[in-house]
Amino acid sequence: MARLPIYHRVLSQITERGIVTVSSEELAAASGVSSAKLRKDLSFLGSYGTRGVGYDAAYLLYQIQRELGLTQDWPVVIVGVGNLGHALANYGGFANRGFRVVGLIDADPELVGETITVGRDGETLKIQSLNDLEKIVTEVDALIGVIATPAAAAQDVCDRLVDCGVTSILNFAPVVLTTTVDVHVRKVDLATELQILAFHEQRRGDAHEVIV
Amino acid sequence: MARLPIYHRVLSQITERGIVTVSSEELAAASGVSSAKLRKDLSFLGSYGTRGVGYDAAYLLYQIQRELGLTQDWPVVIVGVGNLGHALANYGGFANRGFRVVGLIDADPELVGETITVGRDGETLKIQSLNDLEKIVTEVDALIGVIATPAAAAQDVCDRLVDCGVTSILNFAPVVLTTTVDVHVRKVDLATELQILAFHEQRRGDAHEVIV
DNA sequence: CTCACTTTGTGCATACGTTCACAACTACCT
DNA sequence: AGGTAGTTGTGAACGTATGCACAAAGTGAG
Repeated sequence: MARLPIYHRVLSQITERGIVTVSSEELAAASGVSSAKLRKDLSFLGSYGTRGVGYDAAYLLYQIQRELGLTQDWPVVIVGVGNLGHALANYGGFANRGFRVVGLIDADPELVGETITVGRDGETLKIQSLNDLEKIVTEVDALIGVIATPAAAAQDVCDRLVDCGVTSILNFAPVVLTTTVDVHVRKVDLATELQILAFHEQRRGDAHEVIV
Repeated sequence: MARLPIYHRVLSQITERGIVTVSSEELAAASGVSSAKLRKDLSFLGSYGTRGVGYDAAYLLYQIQRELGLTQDWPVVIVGVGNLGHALANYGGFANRGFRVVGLIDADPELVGETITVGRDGETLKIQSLNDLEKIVTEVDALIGVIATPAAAAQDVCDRLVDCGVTSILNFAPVVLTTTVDVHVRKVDLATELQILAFHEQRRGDAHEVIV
């Protein structure tokens, strides 16, 4: 389920606050879902709650971590270190969730060689050339690739990543990538998200006009 | 429907290439959906196709634009001009889809006053202080707000935006925002997206182990 | 005009996700 | 022990989205 990561984050915050037991009602409220939905989601993992009491927060958190594969480390390669790639590399939320940025790749010779601090604890990484993509990916044995390039370059980068054994791709470029079915592609399009908001905003406006 | 923006982008590219008629099969392939799904989606807007021929690309594009509210200009305010906010402000995909970034707000006094180029055609905008949020938002009459602040500040910013009349919010901070029901909140969590990929990646690994 | 071919629009069946409601179980008080 | 309050896990009902298959409608050739 796509909601597990949300529960995971909420549970992390809860356990940090020292809370040991949590009910489905509380967890659901903090996650922005209904309690029935949450219970059904969790029952999918197994019966980790106690009736009449609730869930042991720490135990549940561990189970979700295990299910999400957060108990292991996922090396991630980011291709395209423009504004967005920069933001991703610098994003602190990755490290404590099992992701490690191990490669920054860009086509611009001006950028190659530049040192970027990745994560929050001052680790650094040098931007490497697009020409060496194959060498880098196979070397660090990355299975997950992030594409933050311009639209025109995305498909080519995708193909090359897949050739090197990458099986999961997070795509920020505004194109539909085509790959073999066994590669998992997830797309995040910032303009699309805004358009969906504008869509609802407009319908809201229409409704008002009808009333007036 | 949440797929309309995808069709919109694909159609834009198609019309730019000078193609005048397009079949549901072709459009569906380029959008990454099945043709039946696409036809059902489009029939929701009305009957804009011709049987035996296909769809008039330009006309269909216009209809989708109208439905999405892209025929008008949406002023957008971005709060939090860190790495991500920077990337968003600089993102070229907004302007030609009806969005105009009209306000950049940050709490850091070091950043306030800095000039940022927003969009691709060299337009610039000065970062303004978080203290003036209310003044800025009401002045530009923004209905859409983007939150790219640290998690701790997000809820406060959200409340203040809503107080100023913002009714749609795109949230990049890793928190579940609580607002009144009439405010439309959309969340994009970069780490969540990666976790979903890792989840599938892990299940893939499990399956292999079972086979082996 | 007729026939063969193409492509949309849609009724129907199916699958999926969500919500409801309640039995099963625990804890605690008397 | 017995009763009451609280909470999970889940079967059943519901609504929505998806996929299938075909009638309806257009095109063009002979």
